[in-house]
Amino acid sequence: MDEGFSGKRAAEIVGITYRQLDYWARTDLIRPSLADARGSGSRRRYSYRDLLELKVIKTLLDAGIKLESVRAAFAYLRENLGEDVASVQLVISGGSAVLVRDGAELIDVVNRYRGQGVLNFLALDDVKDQLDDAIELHPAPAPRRGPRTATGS
Amino acid sequence: MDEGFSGKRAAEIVGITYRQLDYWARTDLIRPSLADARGSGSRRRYSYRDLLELKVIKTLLDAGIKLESVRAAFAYLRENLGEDVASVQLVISGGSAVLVRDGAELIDVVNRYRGQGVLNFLALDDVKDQLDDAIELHPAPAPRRGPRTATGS
DNA sequence: CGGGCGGATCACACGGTCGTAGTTTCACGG
DNA sequence: CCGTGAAACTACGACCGTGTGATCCGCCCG
Repeated sequence: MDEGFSGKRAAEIVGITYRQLDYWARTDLIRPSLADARGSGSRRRYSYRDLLELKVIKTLLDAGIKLESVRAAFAYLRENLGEDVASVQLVISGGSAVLVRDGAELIDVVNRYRGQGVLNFLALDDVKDQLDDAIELHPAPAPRRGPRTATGS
Repeated sequence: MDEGFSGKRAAEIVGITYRQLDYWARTDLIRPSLADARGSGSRRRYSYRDLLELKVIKTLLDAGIKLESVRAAFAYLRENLGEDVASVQLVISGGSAVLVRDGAELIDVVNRYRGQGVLNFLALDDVKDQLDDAIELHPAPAPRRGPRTATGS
């Protein structure tokens, strides 16, 4: 069953610590959608989509956004984000979020939000690209048997 | 000497707690430029410009940006920010920051930063306006004079 | 010169992160 | 079908940053 990604691998791919992944799962920020933990020894299974969200979260965190804020944005986002993700830009303002498609729309949003405080801007398709690269880079665990899985380097 | 603003008043005007202001001063995020504390009993004196920075910080905080990040951005900004402030947008990316003047420039920045992560936008002139309003709203302490403080109840 | 404003200090809370040791389960080989 | 070992989830404690409240203390101003 190598559907999806193990917790460990997920963490490696998106570049966070395992403890972080664990904490986020426990505190309900994001839990593995293929298989959640049900006690010690069980295995979490993250979907590709999960990884994408994880990577977005990590990116927001790296940008200095508080986890608390990320939670709020995602709560909102989960209801409004379709499958598109590509060529879309995420704009977060405080606890809410919007998706924007092109520059004109961006300017529009910026102007509409005048005086509302800070806008956070993130290009989701870039995140996707980076995630794909990272997946490539982190080999699936070799089946514990085969003499030479012959992945030819 | 009612040059500038006392710590208490500064806090009230920008809408933070006095303890926060104190904490920020002691941890070197921002200290009063007119008169710093030099031991118990002394008085801090904040300039208008200080208030502006305080307000920007508060706005960033409200937007869910980590104080740590704010520290980094300000360290950078202090060297690069002239007196302008009006009709300028502050753009923060991770630890560094840029100032942008119009929509076209904004789009430019957005494109240049593709793949660099998250951008945070803040319209500084709005902050200034809000600060000015707030100052208006918070009267200078009445010279403690007349027998009738008589502000009724 | 005396009272009060406000800075100093200390203890504590809370969220997020991390390390380590413990425990459970899964998958494989026999 | 069972034993076994590694994978990986869990528990627990520690630490750091960011405050907060209480209380002490000293300077300044009227």
